[in-house]
Amino acid sequence: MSHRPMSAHGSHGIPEATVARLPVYLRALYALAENGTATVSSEELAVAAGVNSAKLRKDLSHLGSYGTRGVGYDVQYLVYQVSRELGLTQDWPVVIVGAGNLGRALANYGGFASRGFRIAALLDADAAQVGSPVASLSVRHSDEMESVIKEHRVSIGVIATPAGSAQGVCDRLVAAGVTSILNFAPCVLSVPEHVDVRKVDLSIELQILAFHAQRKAAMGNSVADAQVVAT
Amino acid sequence: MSHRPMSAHGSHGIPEATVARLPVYLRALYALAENGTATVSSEELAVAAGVNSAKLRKDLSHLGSYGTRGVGYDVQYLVYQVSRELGLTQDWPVVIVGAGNLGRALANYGGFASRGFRIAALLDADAAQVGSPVASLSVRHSDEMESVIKEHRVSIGVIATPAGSAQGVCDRLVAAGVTSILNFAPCVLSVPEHVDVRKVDLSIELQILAFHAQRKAAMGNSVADAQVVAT
DNA sequence: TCGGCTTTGTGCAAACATTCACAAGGGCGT
DNA sequence: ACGCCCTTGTGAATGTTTGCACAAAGCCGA
Repeated sequence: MSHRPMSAHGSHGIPEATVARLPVYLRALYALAENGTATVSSEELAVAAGVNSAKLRKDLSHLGSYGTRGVGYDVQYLVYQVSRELGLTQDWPVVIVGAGNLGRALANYGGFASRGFRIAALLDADAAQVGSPVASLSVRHSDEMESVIKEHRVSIGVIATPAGSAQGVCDRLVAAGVTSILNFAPCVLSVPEHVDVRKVDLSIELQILAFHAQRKAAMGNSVADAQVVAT
Repeated sequence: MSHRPMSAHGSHGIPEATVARLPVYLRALYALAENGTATVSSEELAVAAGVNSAKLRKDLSHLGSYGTRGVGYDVQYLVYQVSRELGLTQDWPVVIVGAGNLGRALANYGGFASRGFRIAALLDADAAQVGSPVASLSVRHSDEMESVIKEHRVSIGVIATPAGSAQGVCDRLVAAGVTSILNFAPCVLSVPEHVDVRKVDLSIELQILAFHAQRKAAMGNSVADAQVVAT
């Protein structure tokens, strides 16, 4: 979301669009691996990941030449290569700020801890929430943010607070050393140059769907004029 | 996510990238309106929305010429125009399937109902969940999916189930007439041509952040070798 | 009424992304 | 050892998105 200059200079420099798809491939690969599949072609993997096979091959080619012509890709090996590229071979401690419905849902989300991410703490500013158990941890007070971040060397923060508190929380996270932020609060965060922010916004997704739904409805009406408007 | 041919054919056909930003502009506009601001320049609005001002102007120009040169945009008027374009002047009933942590968090999310979206029902396959109160409604059994969708003319469905059940739920939603789906389950859904799917995936977002975090860490080490590693 | 100030709307070029189509290359059966 | 078949990796063509830079246009004060 916040862009470093990037450019495709020789060795490194994987396109952003590719990076965004690697986790999808990784998930499909895990499913294949559990399935016992040893080898997969770009076509099969592409179908599993819901993309075009040429795109998949080009994406993977950015990581190196890990396929075998006439055969396909070794599932295990590719899992390792993609994981490594994404930085998932190391452990990433994460703090979640905000223990409301969303924060709790996130803490309980299994796929979270499963691959490289570990919740260092679930924080909330509300003293009434502090101590209440969520998943295998208990909510701690926001005052401990700085010490938790320092102690666990946390570099990723998740903001699940109301929009009003988000910028304040963000500033404290950044000041304490966090350089990557996942923001669930419905607002724009302003951060220094070196900090990455990604935003997840339910309401925006719904509005995009509404746009397309409206267009579909409009087409239906002008062509057939029925159903949607009818009583 | 699932693409209709699109293309920029004359009259209609707003670029997908633009559609994805309109909700962001809309939010910024609401904030300005509550603030009492009557008029806003592209530069100010761009800052509030976190984008480049030329991009914002081009985006808005797709809706029509609603600005006044030398002055800017009338906030109220622009709110209306953007809302209309997004289809938010009408009411969109939504069903949420899955009353786990995430489904409940979604049902409780205020910004949900606030702008045009209304939760027609919160469904769960687990009989033990049925009847438990969430927000201002109570959980109903998945068996009622078809009847709820028909009765309320629901065209948008939200899937907040485990990955294993998602495709099945999706198929039932589509069969019952839903044509837009927001999928929180970590899996790829396959749907007929005419159905739109958008995916929100926490784990993928974290993995993308990890990729950038790793790159930053690698650069820091090779250039200055300090701080991040230091005690 | 006129000229200057400000801000929109947009032509254009560069950057980025997707897709096609095929040559290069590896395995396998004979 | 050879040749066939299959699939990768990638050049080139196409489509989309971004951002600059500026002409067109409305407002205001003199």
